[in-house]
Amino acid sequence: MLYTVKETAGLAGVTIKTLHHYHKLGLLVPRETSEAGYRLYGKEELERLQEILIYRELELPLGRIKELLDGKGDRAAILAEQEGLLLARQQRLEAILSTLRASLASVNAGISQEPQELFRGFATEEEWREALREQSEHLQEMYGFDLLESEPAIDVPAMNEQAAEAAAFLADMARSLREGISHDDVEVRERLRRHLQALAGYGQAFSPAELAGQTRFFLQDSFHRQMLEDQQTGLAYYLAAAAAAFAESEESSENRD
Amino acid sequence: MLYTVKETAGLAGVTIKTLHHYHKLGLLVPRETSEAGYRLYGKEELERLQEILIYRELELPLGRIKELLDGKGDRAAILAEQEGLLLARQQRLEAILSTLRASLASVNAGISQEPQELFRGFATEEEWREALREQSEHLQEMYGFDLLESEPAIDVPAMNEQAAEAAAFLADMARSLREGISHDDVEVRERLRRHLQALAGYGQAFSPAELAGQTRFFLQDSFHRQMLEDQQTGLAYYLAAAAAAFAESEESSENRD
DNA sequence: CTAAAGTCTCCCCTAAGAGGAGTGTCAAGC
DNA sequence: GCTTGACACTCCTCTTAGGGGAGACTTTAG
Repeated sequence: MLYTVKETAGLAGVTIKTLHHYHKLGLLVPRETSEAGYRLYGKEELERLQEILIYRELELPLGRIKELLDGKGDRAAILAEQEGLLLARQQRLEAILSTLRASLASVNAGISQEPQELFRGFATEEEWREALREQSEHLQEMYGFDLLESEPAIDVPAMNEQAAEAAAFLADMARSLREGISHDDVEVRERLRRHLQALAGYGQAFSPAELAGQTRFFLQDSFHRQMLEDQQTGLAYYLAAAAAAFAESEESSENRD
Repeated sequence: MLYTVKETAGLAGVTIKTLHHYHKLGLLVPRETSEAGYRLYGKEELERLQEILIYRELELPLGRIKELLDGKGDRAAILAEQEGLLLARQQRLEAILSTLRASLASVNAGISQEPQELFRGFATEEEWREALREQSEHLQEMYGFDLLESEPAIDVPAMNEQAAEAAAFLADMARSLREGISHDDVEVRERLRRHLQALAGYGQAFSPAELAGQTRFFLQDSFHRQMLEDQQTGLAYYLAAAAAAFAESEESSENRD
């Protein structure tokens, strides 16, 4: 029993183009060619195609798959190499996602990505909802926390106020830095405390340690570091140092309790 | 102060080809062109290039980056979309890595990937070491466990014996299945227990529950399922059911202690 | 016998550049 | 003024794994 390209493609769940391609590469050669030039595949070719698809799932290049199936090349070595490659990609992906999450979170917090126009806010609930929608989905997926559910009606003035608070906080910190106030000065600490209280007032309760973690991330992440540094040179580093000092002082005072 | 392509590329850490490419796309247009047709970039272009690179880090397509920088398109929406895309990729990657790891582990356990020639073993220590090297690195990275350190000299006959035991185990299970012996038959349980004891004898101590987890993975993973099914239709399912029953019986007997 | 469906080969297209050929330009040293 | 080496330009092809379509031919159903 021989199969035409359409039948073969249908059985394996690939397109006819794919069969043409594999033929050209020598990866899957038809058992027979009719006198009209039609490709005809047999049972062995179908099985080989299945094997090809398994390795393709592993994102192995077709050339490596050919090596494997033709017995040239050490299977374990090729698979291990592929694992290393994918692991590297995974780590890179994780880093990118961290950046994206923080980026979205800062959009949410109203920290403008455009230092020129610090923050304008949104005019309508729809604009806010759209800005929050995907982040909300992410939060739900990652932490089971539904942003939009807990906040069914978006209070546009309140959201704009929250964003304005974040902008004001950053402006204050930038001013402290310019004025030479030390990162562990009590004034700076009080400003951080007020920011946290403001966030808590908006329903976003963070611990000082969590704030420190966020600022540390900003430092290490070029995207956010540049955003902060665009607003005021050194702000990212100052912010991180200030938040770390604040967290440490809170921790030790907690221990004294 | 204007910069040539070489200077611009050097400052930004990209190639001249990239600058050509971005020019052609209209993503980064030189401030000026000399009468000889040389591209000359100014400070603003350098800054725009930095922004481009930041977004490129996020693996945003150049077209979307252009939209963003030209103010067409909602930044939050684009970033959120990108996050969803990358999240999906991450999940897919994780699944692929699971398959790869199990595949490497089964190579290590001597389960042949080629059902035709069940297992041949390796002739030299070098062959074994090469087969184990990358997996060892992976184990160390993931679990801090050094396979090669704990086994500094590879005992080739012993490794081949271990692999032969795995092959024999699978052959026995396939026979049980063909002979209609129930997956929770005491004979099957005893065979599983012997396999675990053999593994423990080779220094690979698994609990019945761990074995059940492995077989469950084989079931859900098309690569391994096919490998087992090639040896004997239904073997993957039988193995999973048998291991699950074994683990459950061991657990309940443990509770009776 | 005709029409529809199937198949063939050939060519161009994708994203983000890399590599190279052939040609032109710039600054320095003679 | 001339040469030389570094630098720049445009244009072409190549990479992955196929997708899309044109134009020609074959097979199948009615």
